[in-house]
Amino acid sequence: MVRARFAPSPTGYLHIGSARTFIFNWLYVRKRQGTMVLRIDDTDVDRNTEASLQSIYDGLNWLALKWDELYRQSERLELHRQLAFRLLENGLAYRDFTPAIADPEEKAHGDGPWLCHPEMRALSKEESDRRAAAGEPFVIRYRVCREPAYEVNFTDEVYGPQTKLTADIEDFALLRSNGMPTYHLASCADDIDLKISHVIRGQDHLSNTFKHILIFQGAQAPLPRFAHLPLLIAPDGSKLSKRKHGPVVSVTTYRDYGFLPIAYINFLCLLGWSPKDNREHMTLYELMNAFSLEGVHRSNAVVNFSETDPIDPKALWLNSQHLRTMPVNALAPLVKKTLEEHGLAPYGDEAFFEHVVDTIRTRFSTLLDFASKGRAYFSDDYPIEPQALEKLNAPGARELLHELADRIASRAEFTEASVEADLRKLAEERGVKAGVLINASRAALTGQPVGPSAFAVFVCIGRERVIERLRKV
RNA sequence: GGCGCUAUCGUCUAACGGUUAGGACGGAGCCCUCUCAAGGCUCAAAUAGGGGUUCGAUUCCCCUUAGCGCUACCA
Repeated sequence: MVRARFAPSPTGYLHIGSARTFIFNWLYVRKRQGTMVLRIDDTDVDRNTEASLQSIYDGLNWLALKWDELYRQSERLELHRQLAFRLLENGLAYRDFTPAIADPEEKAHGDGPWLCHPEMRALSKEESDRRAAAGEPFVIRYRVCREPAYEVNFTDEVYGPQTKLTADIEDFALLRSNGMPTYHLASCADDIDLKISHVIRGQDHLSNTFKHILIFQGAQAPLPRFAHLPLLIAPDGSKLSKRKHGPVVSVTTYRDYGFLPIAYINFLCLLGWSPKDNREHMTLYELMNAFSLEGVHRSNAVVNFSETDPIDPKALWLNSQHLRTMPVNALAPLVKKTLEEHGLAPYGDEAFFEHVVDTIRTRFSTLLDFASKGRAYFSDDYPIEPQALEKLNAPGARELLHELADRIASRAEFTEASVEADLRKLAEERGVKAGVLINASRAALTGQPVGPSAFAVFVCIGRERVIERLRKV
């Protein structure tokens, strides 16, 4: 039974790299009919916020990929502490009474690797118990094996065989002096308790995995399979950060930009993974069937945004592909919602709305386009663009449009064919090129110089409004 | 500094020792056409550098370089 988890910490918005990790976990699990666990890793009480948690839910809900079980680490602290003290009892961990170093830089850039405080490691059980009983604050550290050539091994599903000497692993903290578990402890304790079978996460945890294996071993728990994912990075090669790169790192940005969830999922999947058969535009079902850890890359992938454009052009392209190929009845509700957010509403019934959406979607690339470029299809209040005005100002154009309105009004039939017949006949009678009248019609009906075939536009605008708009110019 | 990971067109990627190094986005051009898209076709564009191994290296090994990650009582 496959059980995978996505474990975000609520210290910010939902990062696009995190979203991709969630998606990969989800695809992996769903293909195998396994269980998707969402675990909120909120053991850092100082940095967690409810707003952040909410934005993570917002992002995940937008993607519309469901999880099966939900946990919050803050509700499972007893479990984490139990493991820490069990390791302490077993002698696999020890109390360290050394005060915390305030400045992390100091330790990181100190000379030589920091491994442990030998005095603390050597403290007798009695002495350790006595000082703890006396109320002296301590942190519990893992007692990493100091045998000369002892190594930890595992095979990563993506990166292959991994080895590290314990001599290069420091005595990392398990339990903080405030009684809260560290990430390593809480994560492993929960992975064990929740019977996680596959740990699929960012490559930034690849080297942490050695520590995690030590914890699993200390707890005498079976190891899950590990798979690490290459990171998503900025065009300059640096890691994506809110501070440096702004909104491009948050999934809600893409939602607000008018992306379809499936298109964005598709885009994210193509960063660091490939189906290896040249397919790019894929449905969720196709992604699910095609996804495998073997297809995951080992090198980081650049999200190709720029100062002037926050959107990767490929993401936009994929969105336009999905926009024009997905079933109209699946797209229509999303368009309707977008219209409502802009104070617009469809004319006519559902079938008519779907016809309009189907007609105009081929030249749109985001949902927002329906409310902007497509405004005239959903409102009588639309701007006339300068280039459209030029078409209307063509000699005799207005008079012809008025006359066309009369002819359309005088006959009951209103189809692309009937309108085309009326228009071409009128053009011929007046000795003007049909194209002039066609372009003027589009300009009058939509306020735009560009758009779908003009005759299709007539039908999409609707008979009454067509007559009204043609007479108004 | 220590340890680890990575390296194919601008970007995402394919090629599990033998290909004119393929596809996609983006760019340029052509076709189609009532406009604009879409679509079709064409072009430009890459194996980081140096050593090996091999009849033959994008592919395997080593070194260099570069980037990234970990090195916190953050996750």
